[in-house]
Amino acid sequence: MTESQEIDTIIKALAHPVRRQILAWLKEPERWFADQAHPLDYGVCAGMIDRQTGLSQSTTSTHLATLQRAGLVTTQRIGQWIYYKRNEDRIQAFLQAINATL
Amino acid sequence: MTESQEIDTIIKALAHPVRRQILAWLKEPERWFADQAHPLDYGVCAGMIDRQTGLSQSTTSTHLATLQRAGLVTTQRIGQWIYYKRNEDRIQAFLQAINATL
DNA sequence: TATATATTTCGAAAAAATACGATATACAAA
DNA sequence: TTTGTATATCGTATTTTTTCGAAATATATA
Repeated sequence: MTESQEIDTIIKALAHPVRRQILAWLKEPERWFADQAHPLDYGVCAGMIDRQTGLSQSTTSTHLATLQRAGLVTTQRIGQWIYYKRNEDRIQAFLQAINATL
Repeated sequence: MTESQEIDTIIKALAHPVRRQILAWLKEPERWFADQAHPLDYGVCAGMIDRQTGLSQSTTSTHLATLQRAGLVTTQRIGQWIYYKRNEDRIQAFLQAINATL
């Protein structure tokens, strides 16, 4: 994927309020997901995010997949759970790119 | 419109390659629209942009309207022409906002 | 092994965005 | 006033995105 295609994928991923909201929540997991039964160091598990969005489980999963395809989040499976984290490096790289090109 | 709605409108406007391309062209009007019959200080007139995109006149006009609604470009009518310019202040403000929130 | 939980993937419906040609509007010039 | 040029808007078809419930997959536990 060329850089301009990557930017396209990222901007499209950001072009939905729910996905931006998820990224914002993941900036402060302890604030938004304090009741998670597992350590927040792992990330936030998909089910917690479902409940926060209020959308159906499958819809939220689709949004998470979009964020992941764009590289904006990383995942880690532990047992039956899949933990999501922001990919700060990638987010910073995107911000640099858009600052430079826009 | 709240700030977060404005960001939403702007990101959606940026979420199409043709619209980002138009903004890029407008950064260097003398390079991309050197053959415009009118002074480039006015901006670039819609017809020149049509020709550059290769899309139909009406489709390009719709893209320009989207950019304008987002505040990313300003327009100025002179006679029968409508000239488009980047709105640098607004673009910078958006970059600041997204750097701070993303 | 059977059952339960967490998550993704599938199939389909609904909503939003894109694109086009045709028409309308605005202005200029004959 | 008529004609021509530039641009926006309308009506509509197509494509893409969003959303959901149901089914599939993966793991854990009884």
